Amino acid sequence: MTILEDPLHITLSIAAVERDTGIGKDTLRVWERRYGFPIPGRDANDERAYPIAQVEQLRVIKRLMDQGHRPGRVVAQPMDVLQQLSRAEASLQAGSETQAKQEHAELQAYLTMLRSQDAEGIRLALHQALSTMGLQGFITDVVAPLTYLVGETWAQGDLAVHQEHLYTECVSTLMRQAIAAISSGAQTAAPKVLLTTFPQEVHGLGLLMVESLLALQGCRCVSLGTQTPVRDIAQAALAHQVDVVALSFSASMKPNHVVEGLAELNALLPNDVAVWAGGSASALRRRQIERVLVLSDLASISAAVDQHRQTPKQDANKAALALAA
Amino acid sequence: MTILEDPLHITLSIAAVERDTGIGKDTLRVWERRYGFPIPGRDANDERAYPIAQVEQLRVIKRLMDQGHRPGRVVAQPMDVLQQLSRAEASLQAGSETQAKQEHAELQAYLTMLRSQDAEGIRLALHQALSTMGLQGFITDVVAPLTYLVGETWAQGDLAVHQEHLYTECVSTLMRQAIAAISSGAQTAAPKVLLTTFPQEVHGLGLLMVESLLALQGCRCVSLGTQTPVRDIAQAALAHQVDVVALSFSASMKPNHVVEGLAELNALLPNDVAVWAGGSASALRRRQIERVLVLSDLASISAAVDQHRQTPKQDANKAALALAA
DNA sequence: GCAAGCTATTTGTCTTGGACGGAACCATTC
DNA sequence: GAATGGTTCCGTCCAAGACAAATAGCTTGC
Repeated sequence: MTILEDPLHITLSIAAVERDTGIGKDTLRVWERRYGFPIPGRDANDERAYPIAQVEQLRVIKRLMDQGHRPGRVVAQPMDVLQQLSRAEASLQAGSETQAKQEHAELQAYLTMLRSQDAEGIRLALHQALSTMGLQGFITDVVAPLTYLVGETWAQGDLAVHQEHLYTECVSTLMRQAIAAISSGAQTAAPKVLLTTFPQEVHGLGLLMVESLLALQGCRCVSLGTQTPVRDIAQAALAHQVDVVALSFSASMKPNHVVEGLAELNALLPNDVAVWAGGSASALRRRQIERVLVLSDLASISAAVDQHRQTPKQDANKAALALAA
Repeated sequence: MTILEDPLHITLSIAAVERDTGIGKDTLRVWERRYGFPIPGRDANDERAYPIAQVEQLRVIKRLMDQGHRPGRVVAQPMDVLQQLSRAEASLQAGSETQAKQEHAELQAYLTMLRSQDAEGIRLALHQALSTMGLQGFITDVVAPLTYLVGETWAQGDLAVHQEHLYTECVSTLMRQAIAAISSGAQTAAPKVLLTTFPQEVHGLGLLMVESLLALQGCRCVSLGTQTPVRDIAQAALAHQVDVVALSFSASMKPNHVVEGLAELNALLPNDVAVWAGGSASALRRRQIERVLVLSDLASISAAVDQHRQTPKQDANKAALALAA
């Protein structure tokens, strides 16, 4: 419906597929060898030429893997099985939320506007929601679940990439304005926090949500935006003399990158700087990482701030362990 | 000075070097084979382990290549020669600007604040400049030259990555606020413009500058943020029924990607949608690309809008050719 | 002197096939 | 149910070669 009908003969090079799916060239070749999918055609130079359909399927596979499925179980599956799995995953998620029904209607209104490219309508509706609920409620009850829903809908092919980008842009703008409006209320007792993401992480909405909530708590926030090299995060933490480094990880982050990066950060930071990590990346929920305090949801941010307010300069690792319990 | 003293024994894997320098794994291996640099050590698994010093040197090399130097001439050069080339390039650029001296003092003040992590100072100074000069002058006389200067300074190692990120964040926030403040003054005669960048382009400041100036001209702007796949740019242009697609390209874009992407866009867009491309990417200055109007500087934006205002719906390619002359 | 065309070189990216470390899974035992 | 150990799985790295596209440099013609 919203997706343009591409001529079927259009194909993508292996580099283009890596760019569009996030699956590395090496991995694509080894999947072909091991699982028999994808099997691209060859162009005049005998180089792999992936049909659009296979790329779409790879997107679905990537999404399922981000949700925890293993390659051997999904890569070789035909499209209909994948869609079935995808739907099962979605309903599982929706069912676990108690007030799903009520949220559903409200959030679907935004989705409808997104589908009809009604940028002004979205901005207006979001602005009204922000004014009515206040920033805190707006973040936890609208932005967070809506962002999840948008991602889910996109993954099922019911939302185009450009519609998702439009959503991101609108919400970002709104949150930035809200943050700017409250930045003056910093309290000296609250920790000074450095916010950023790892280089592989492109999604910035999570970071803005965290920054909003921290600013509301009276924290002094310094945001470096997304994609800061780990060594520079450590450097910045020292230069700005922050108490906390807060990092955001989306589900698309490879567990490998998360763990390695946090370990490197741990080695570079002095002991009295805390590290807070949040987001839907699966790696965060595996096992405790040294010194890192995992914020499992947005609500736990205020708890972390309170804890830090009471015992400001204690050993970061002990604090993380204490709060994790 | 600002750069931490890393222990010399720390090394990076080939994947880490690709992430930090933007140079592909294949390219790194082939440079080693052809030019004898970099020559990493090997770890316990006989895999390449790059010392920090070589990675720094690769950063300098990358920057020189973005400025037009060829690999064969710079990759094998020792560090001092590279620095000499880098300085030559910088002075050449500064010398070509007539009012360099005067700007220099003003802009250096910002750099000084950046170097001392004075985020509040930067925000305040930028805000004052914006209030004093108005948005138009602020963009053309402060943001644009300062962004260039920051990039240049970073390339010479006199500014850390995190300081550059901080600059980007501050300026972005300010420009977004300014844009939000004027977004209501849209005129129906002015074109509706879709703004975004190609997937390989991560720098968003240029896009915000263009959006600011277009909004000032009364254009209705729809921004998708950075990194939109080409197919989705075309889809969005149709869905939003825009008159113009405006794209921003930084110097780090590979000419290859620019030309191929624009060609694909040309094939997907109907004839009455114009494409405007701006930024410091070298590919834009090579030769005329079909249908694409190259905006060589920020000043030419108003000319393009005026021209479009007068003859709204003519064939985009003819318009581009007419204005290029 | 300058433009245009041609050849030679340069350079990034793709190819194949193999190897291996570490993570995840599964079955067994306590 | 929790801890242990073995086995499978899977992403990434390696080597060396090939080639097309882009660029440089030379030659020719005006």
